Amino acid sequence: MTVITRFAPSPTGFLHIGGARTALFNWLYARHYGGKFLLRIEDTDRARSTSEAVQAIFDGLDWLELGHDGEAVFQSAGAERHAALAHQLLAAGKAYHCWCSPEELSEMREKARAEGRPMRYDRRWRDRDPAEAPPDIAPVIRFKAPTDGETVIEDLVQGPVRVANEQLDDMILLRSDGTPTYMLSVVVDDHDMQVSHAIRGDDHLTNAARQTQLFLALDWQPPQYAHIPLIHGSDGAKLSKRHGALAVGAYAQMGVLAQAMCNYLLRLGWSHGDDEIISREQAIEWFELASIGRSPARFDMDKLISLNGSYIRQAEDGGLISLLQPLLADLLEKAPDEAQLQRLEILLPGLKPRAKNLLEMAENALFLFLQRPLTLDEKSAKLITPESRVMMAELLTELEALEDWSETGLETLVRGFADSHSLKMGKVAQPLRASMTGKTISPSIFDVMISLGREESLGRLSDIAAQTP
RNA sequence: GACCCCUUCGUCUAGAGGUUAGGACACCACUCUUUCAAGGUGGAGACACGGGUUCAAUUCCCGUAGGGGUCGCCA
Repeated sequence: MTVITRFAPSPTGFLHIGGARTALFNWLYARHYGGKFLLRIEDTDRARSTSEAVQAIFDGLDWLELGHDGEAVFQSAGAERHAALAHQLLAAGKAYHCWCSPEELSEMREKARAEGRPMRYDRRWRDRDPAEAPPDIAPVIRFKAPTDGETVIEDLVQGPVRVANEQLDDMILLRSDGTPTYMLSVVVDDHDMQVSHAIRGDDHLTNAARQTQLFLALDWQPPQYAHIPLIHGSDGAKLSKRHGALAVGAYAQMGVLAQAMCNYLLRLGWSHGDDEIISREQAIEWFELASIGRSPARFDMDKLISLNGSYIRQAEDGGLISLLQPLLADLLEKAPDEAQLQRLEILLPGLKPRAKNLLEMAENALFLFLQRPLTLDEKSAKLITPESRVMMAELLTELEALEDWSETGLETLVRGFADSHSLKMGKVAQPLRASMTGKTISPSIFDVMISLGREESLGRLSDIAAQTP
């Protein structure tokens, strides 16, 4: 059997990390078995669906590099077929008209709640004579669900889950305006798209029982279900706006790499022994539903960021530079030129281990792009004293005579300079760093000077040394 | 409230009857060192509780407690 999975978000909000993980798991499962990964936009609630949200879903999946097979399916496009099936069920006696108004239903629920009874539809129109229908109300079509026995879902993550059929109510298939509900549409679409495995959040677990009954009523085979636990906020509560940035795009903007995001999401609820850093290829090879945990996981920003740092360190220079360019252009308010980019490329190995996200990295690299003379920040300005100016002036003279502008050349010279003045390296390196970067923190000062190049380095140093009072 | 699911360090997790209960993040020390990181070494830190089953339970079963989810003409 060919494995066909699908990601079926509703475009009523942005793609959040829970949805992203669901997409990732479906994608990995399909890839692992050489199957297909389909995308279906569940827009049957046309009032709440927006094209911005649809775009956000596409963008999010794009960023995570979770491409789908074939064209994305818009659920609303199948409305006619969905409605036809509802009428077919009606004709077969497996569904019925219900003339309850929304007001009547909420009254019913209120009363049930007050009396401590289950808040389900009481099936009042199931066996009632349609002749009694009120003339002013357009009816809905409800599913005539079995009232006894039980429905068992052989869930690939949760194991067998048994639900007594009396717990399930007669769900609405077709609204009073004739449009199909989600419950009907998923069943029809999963069947039509030949979905073999439905991997989704476990908030759908009870829906799986309802949907299974619908599949049976239609004489169809339900897909295999795998309900994965939800992701919670750091406080253990359901993930919500309170927890801050939730759309995957927000993480991208924070300078998180897509690979880090995927790796983090993968490890949230899934594991492969003690492995932590897992490449896309390994993930495809190792992924299986059996190793998904059954308990909900909390979102931990620290771990995401730590993972991000590790992916930044591993990242290829070229890719990093192209990700950094727009950020730098933003900070500089103009695009960096070739020569400046050259400096960035040279310093990249020194920059990588010092940044946890791309934004931080761009900020750390910013000094490379600044025009002389540099404005020193508060801390580094304090390092420039009358004494250190004199020292920098002397050092400048020695550096000007240096022929070997390399790490060893520079280090030998500066160390020798410090020794001959009976100074610790730090005493010399810090003012030097301030002169080169305008900051007290940077990659190795020698790497910085190499990246800046001889001319710029000497220029920056003379800017400081020349100010001797 | 009813039904369903869950419970190993603070967090993510390994474990699938007998382990000094392992790893990662965070934390603390030390180390490296021109700053800051990164790296290296070490440390502290967990089987929710109560009953069973068993020679032996973190592991199997049943309760309790706690957490989560679902009960829409939303998806």
